[in-house]
Amino acid sequence: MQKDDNLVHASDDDILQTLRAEGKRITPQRNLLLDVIRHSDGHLDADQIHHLAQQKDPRISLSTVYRNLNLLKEMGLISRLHLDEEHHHYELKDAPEHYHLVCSRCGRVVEFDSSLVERLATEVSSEKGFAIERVRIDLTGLCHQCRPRRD
Amino acid sequence: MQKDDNLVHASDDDILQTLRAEGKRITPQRNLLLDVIRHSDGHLDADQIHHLAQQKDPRISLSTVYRNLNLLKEMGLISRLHLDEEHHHYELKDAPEHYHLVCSRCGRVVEFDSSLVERLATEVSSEKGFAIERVRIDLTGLCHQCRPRRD
DNA sequence: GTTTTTGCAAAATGTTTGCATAAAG
DNA sequence: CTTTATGCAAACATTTTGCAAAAAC
Repeated sequence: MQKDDNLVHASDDDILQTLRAEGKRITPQRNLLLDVIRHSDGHLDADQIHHLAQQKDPRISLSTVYRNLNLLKEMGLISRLHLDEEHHHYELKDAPEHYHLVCSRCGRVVEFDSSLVERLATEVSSEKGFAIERVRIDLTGLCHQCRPRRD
Repeated sequence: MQKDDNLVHASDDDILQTLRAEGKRITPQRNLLLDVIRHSDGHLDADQIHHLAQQKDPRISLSTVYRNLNLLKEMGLISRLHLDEEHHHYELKDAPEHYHLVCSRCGRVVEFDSSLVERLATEVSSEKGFAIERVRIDLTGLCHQCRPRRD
């Protein structure tokens, strides 16, 4: 029910605009990487992105992947996540506000949101005197299919 | 108002018990590391722990630090955190339920809790069919002192 | 043409491991 | 004595960087 097209991500065009505005160049590699990130289910790590990109351009290097992931992150267009593994995962930003629910058995990642989050941020903000900029919530548990069922 | 002694951490003795129970040995290095972790304000990374430990035992090695941090983590006595930096931070587990508020300017880490968290977990759990095991919440923002003040 | 970006190889981090020696039980 | 733990150095995994060549503008 929620297809890529419904998401409020910056469109590739928006992103290209932003790149241009900052004096950055539009290279085939950048286009390709944007394409890969956009058409993934999100939460890819650098190596996966590299592999997927290589299917279209076998010559693209891992450094180019990293450099561009960092660039996009600096520009605020993607975010870098730590989901309790050794490496990072990346996803397009400006997706609908959401947080992560990770299955500790199969690794499946589900996104969620709730109005309680905003209330929490407000509460903590006033209680601790912080001006909150970002909220990260990762819940870990067993998903429906991995839950032990008692027969 | 909240001193170390109030925290409901497993005591060092408890931990030593647990070690023994698993056939692990009580070495001076382990005692020292527990001491360092206990008397820190939490959230130390492996390198900081190593440095602090070296003040008492200059010969302790970084591998020993890592090996024991992993051991304590396996035994469920400490937890390993990613606070959006390249390395990990460690803290004693079974501390009062809490989450992290990190200042994006000075790096200060403040802990908080709120009843809203439990409500959130319950809500998401029933909505997505997950049996939630762990909740991680990291809020980032500007702390009181780093907030820009308009004069 | 000028400046940015790429690919490659090398370096830098953070963490883990093999092995001989030392220490715990 | 037997087994586990340590220190050291080497290996690993992930990410970053220097540099010359290639591509974007």
